[in-house]
Amino acid sequence: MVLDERKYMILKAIIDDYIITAMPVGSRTVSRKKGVGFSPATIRNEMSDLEELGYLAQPHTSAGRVPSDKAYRLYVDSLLNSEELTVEEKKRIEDYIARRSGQVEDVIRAAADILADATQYTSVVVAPRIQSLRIKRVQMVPVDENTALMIVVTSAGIIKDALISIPPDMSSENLYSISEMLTRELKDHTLSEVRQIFARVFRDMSMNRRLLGGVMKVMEEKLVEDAPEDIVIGGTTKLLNYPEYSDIEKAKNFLTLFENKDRLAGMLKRAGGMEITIRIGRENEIEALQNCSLVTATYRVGNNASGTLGVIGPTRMNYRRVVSMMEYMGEVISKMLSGGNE
Amino acid sequence: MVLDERKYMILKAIIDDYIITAMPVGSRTVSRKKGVGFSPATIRNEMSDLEELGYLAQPHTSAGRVPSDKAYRLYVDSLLNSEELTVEEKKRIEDYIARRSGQVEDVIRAAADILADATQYTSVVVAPRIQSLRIKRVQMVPVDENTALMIVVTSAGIIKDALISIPPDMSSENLYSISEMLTRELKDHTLSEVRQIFARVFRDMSMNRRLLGGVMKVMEEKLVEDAPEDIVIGGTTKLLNYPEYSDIEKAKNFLTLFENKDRLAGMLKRAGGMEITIRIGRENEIEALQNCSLVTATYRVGNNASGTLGVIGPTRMNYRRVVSMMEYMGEVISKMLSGGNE
DNA sequence: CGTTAGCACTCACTTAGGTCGAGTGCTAAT
DNA sequence: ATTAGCACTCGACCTAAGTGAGTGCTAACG
Repeated sequence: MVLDERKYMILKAIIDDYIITAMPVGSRTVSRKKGVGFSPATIRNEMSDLEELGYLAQPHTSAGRVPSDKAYRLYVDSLLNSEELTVEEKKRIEDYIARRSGQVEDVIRAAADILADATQYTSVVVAPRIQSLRIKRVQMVPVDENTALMIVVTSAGIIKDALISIPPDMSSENLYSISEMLTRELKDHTLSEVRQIFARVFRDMSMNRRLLGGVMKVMEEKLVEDAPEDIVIGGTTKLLNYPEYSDIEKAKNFLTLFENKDRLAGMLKRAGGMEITIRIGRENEIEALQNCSLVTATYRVGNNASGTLGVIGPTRMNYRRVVSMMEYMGEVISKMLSGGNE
Repeated sequence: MVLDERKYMILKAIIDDYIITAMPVGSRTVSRKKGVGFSPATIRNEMSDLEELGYLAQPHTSAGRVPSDKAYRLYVDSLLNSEELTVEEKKRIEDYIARRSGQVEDVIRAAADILADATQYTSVVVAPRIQSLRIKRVQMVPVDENTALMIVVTSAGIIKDALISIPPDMSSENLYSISEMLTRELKDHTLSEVRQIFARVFRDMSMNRRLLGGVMKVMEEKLVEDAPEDIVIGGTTKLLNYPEYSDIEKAKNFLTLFENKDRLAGMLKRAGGMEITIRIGRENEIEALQNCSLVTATYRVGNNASGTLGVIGPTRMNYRRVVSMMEYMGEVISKMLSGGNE
């Protein structure tokens, strides 16, 4: 069923109002809005229809109406000719992110902070999945007699380093030359190809079998398999400022969500792929988010890898602003992380 | 004024009860406790005295009494013949921490988690101050044409790495030999001595002036000066489970505290030095903590560096348990971080 | 004289009833 | 089709009364 012009306008007016006030909207309020030339009574009739259609709900009989998830969905699907950001805002974003050295972690962190700050909602940023990044260099640095630090450099910058144990008689020079060899072999391959390459190379290399075995194990565990997702959260407490979270129980539920990053990551990943995704209220699978909306965007690193940006806010969030924000952030981050060294 | 035996016993009984229930304690409740052979009336008289002395307070006339900060202070100062942990608990702590590779960051993180989990309060762990650690090795690894990753290894393990820019014509071998040179020069010196050493070495090394200048700058900025403290928080939302935080405003204040890690770090640092410190209620400088207690402990890394553990809970926290917990944790972490490679 | 029983008193908390007002749905007039 | 009018609903807010845990004081007791 398609809404006629007037119903649509009224619905929009209600949503717009509710987004700001978080209070049920009554017919009088709507009729007073400029551009609406009808009396409260007429509005009431329409509102009644809209309620029947599932776009509005009444918290109780004699209260105004509140938009339903379905209403937001409609709103979002249609009204989103995303509002442009002002030049100042764009500049601010770029500056803030560009100040980072370009190391993945830093950029991610900065992105989360600025997203939370600019939207006043909670933000989540997932680091790019690294399996499909191309290796540029492998280097092991001795730390003490039994341990070395292994660093893998990819096209997107440094991948989180890992400690591995080395045979006690291994010299620093030896380690260096093995690193060189590894770099030679693995260069330009993706991390997910490491296993096959090792299988091939291993045959010729019986001498350093133990060390190389260790290297591969670490790469597999830490880098290839779905390791604990690298995920950063900004503005955790931002949502506490909104009246829908004045209930301590809800707040607790919400905050606890962030202590289990894996679940969060899973959720975001499922949303991934699309350029922009919006999950409104019940559309979220995680219970604690069912009175929130989640907006996600994907950014790319090079040609293969990608990560996810997310903003979590009340269902009555300012979708326009958030979406345009995310679109722009996605661009900037992609440029930042792919740029220069591809 | 020293409390007589009986007053003391009654005060202790009240505190013990209040720690568990978080409700004002009445005379009847106290008199019913085993070991207390007096009628409510007698207790009342004593309680009245204790109130006059500043150890108890009444939320309102016809409520029971609540211990004051002063009472906790007395309690803490005297009753703390710290209760031993059970063998299982000790084992659990050790296991949990020992599973970590020994990299500082991991240990810190693990410590925060287990502290929060075991106490059910919020925990804070500050990484060891690194200025006074001795350098074991300096290594630069090329990342791309213009950038290298600099790694400084100290006696406590790896110190957070930093990106520095390098001249475009610098070869990988060249970088390696410079690293070797740096290691030679800086080995066994503390990070705070770097500046003088550089001043001395610089004269001889006009060729790589720019690179070395960069190295020193990074070391100074990131490693020596009071860089943004490396600090980790565990169980952020734990306190929300206690009734004293059922007020959303207080909760918000409290949680916001953790978004500014520098302030937290400052606070903890000020407490540092002592083996165990306890700040009760108003004794805390930060306003948001004035109805909390903060227990801190210091751990050592090698002979010079040290870091801080902290637990934040309601003033009615279980001091005994927390203190013994922290004492043991301090030991374990010190052993963990100093051990093996000193 | 320290201890205790007794009693009047206080005061937060709960419950019930009462008013207020924003908002509704329906009906009848325009 | 629109709107004015009106009875109705129901949460929010206020007040009053009742309840009970706890107190302080006083007088009696061993």
